[in-house]
Amino acid sequence: MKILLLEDDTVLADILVDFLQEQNEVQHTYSMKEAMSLAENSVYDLYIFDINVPDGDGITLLKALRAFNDTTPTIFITAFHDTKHLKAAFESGGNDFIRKPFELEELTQRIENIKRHFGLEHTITLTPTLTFDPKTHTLLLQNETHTLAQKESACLHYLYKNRSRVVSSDELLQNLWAYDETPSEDTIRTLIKQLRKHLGKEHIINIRGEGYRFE
Amino acid sequence: MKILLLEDDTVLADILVDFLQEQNEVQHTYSMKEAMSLAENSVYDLYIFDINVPDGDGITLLKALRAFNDTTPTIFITAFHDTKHLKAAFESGGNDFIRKPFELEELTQRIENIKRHFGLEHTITLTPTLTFDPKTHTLLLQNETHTLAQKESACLHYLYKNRSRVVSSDELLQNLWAYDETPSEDTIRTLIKQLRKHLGKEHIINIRGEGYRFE
DNA sequence: AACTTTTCATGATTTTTTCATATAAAGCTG
DNA sequence: CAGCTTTATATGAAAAAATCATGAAAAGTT
Repeated sequence: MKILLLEDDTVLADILVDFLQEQNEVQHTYSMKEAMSLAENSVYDLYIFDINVPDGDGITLLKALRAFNDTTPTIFITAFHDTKHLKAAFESGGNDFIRKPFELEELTQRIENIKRHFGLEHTITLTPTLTFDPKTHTLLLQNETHTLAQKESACLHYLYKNRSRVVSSDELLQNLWAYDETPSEDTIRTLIKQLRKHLGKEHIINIRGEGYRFE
Repeated sequence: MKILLLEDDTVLADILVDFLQEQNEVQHTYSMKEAMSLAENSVYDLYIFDINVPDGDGITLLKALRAFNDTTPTIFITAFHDTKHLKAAFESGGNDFIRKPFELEELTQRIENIKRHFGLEHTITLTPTLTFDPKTHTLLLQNETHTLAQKESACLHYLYKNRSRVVSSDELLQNLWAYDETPSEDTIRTLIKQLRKHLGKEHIINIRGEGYRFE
């Protein structure tokens, strides 16, 4: 995972970088402005923002990024113990909130939780008996293994990541294909059909006139 | 929102029930076994489980529920301050974790966060036993779910948003259809008929000569 | 050649609309 | 106020339209 860390406390920052680097690629900065330009010029899997930094605060930063449709999952860490900052942090688009001091294990668990939620794991547990590896396009169902085609895998992954809502055929076309390569809606139907053949019908439900939802 | 609360500390339980009841329908129990049967016999939007209760623990409970493909979002609250329980809670399928003592505002914010993540922010509580999700066209009535057609859903949503007044058939035609696509008033009558079939007759009342009102 | 992706034709299903008829409410009249 | 008329609403059935599922075949890739 590629992580952008904004933290001005040098002691904590060193600890966090060391710790996170074991499993991830970490980019660290002390300044909000630099964090902004880093986020604009590169894609990250996770942001970890301190709220209070010398040249601004993580909340303002995230608001700006979210305004540009950046949906990267974000964890705030802060020394503030009031609920005002908690509220502001969530309302700016934050996905979790940790107060200092915290144990590294707590950060680990909350990162894992975010990964599960945003479909960033190596092997995604779709149901207790069904796992999916988006890297290798592999579905593990009981003891049988299905290898999905590229589009099938991409579609399943997209539906899973957006499982909290209904995804329209148009949205799938826009996100799974390049600009001028988008095929007709018929393709989506066959894609869904193929996926259901692998997964079982019950997992991809259609909301007539709206689209599909993973469940 | 329909919430199932498992909490054996009577003082805290009373506070939580009072607080949550302002905005939600809350079912409260002291025992894991009862929570299990409640969860099996009814559909909830959110679980709030204490980890340590007399006849078991919330983590075991959630594991059991998740094994049955119950994906209801879950917040754990606990007096334990170690990370072992934190880890176990997330790994059992929990979605957030709050340590006691906590401010009610923190719970509120974390519930709101969960609602955003699970696409529950727009679910409407029509009556204590009736919730409606306009995004998925879903009606949750006790433990049965009805999926509404597009027009049915749009009509119910419009009537609900204007529940303080009477809405005429003309107004519905103007607002639920495009310019040149407006059908006859007969359509409104059948639409209302279908809706009442889902909701029960008592919720959409007719004021002769004026129109319809949701209540 | 094998597999994946896309299109197309067809059939099934659901939704939307119309229509005929039944029921109910309000007004009118003697 | 009983009986009649008028008008609005409710209901069931059926036609029309829209949407989706599916199998097969064509086109494209590796």
